[in-house]
Amino acid sequence: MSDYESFSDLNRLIHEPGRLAIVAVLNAVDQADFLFLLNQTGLTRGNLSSHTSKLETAGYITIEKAFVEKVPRTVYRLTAAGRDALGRYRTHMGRVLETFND
Amino acid sequence: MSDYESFSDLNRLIHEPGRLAIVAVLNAVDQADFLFLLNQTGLTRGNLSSHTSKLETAGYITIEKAFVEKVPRTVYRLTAAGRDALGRYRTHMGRVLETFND
DNA sequence: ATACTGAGTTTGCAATGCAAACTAATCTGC
DNA sequence: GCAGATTAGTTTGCATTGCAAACTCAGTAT
Repeated sequence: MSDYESFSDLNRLIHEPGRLAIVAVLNAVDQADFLFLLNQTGLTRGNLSSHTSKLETAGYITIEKAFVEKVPRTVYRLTAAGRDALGRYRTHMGRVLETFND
Repeated sequence: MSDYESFSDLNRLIHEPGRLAIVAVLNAVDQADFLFLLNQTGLTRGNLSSHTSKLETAGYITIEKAFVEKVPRTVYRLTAAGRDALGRYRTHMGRVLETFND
């Protein structure tokens, strides 16, 4: 017997597919610029921008704006809190999926 | 290398935690009434009602209103399409989680 | 000067989830 | 028989969200 009530406790900030893709990429590479995230996630620029700023507000990623040779280059990185939240989400969602195994 | 773009194709109708809980319960018991779903999912009556009607519109569940001894009893059941969609969601989400494995 | 591109951000809108208010039918005490 | 409570859901109102299109601003090319 599974605890279906716990489904509602899934971290919605991470649960959203667009943001899940972002943190997944950052989890894999540990650092990425805007264009790279754009290509990997397939999001539009607008959505990528608003999702990343939401993740930053939550403290899950850092957004570092730097100018390299006068060309702006923004670097995104997963924070410890973000990696942690992703880990918890993963185990939580893993348990959810297991309830379908029989 | 994972295909992060596919994250966005997750079936949002099922992805929503409240509805995921509903279809998970129905997948397990194959038939349930309103009160049972209410207890299992921990949703409020209002949310349960609107989520189930959204799932019905999508053809994922059937809602059968019957009166048993003059007491209304609504029976919810997963359709073949619903079971199918849940299966696909499960493998899709399973692949997503696997991308975090390294 | 003007146009163009690149890198993001802001805005406007439509859809969504949530909870509170509402409805309709039955049951209970008086 | 009817006033109030209970059960079983539905509808409504609102605040949030995700999305795409429009905008901004700096640098480059013509």
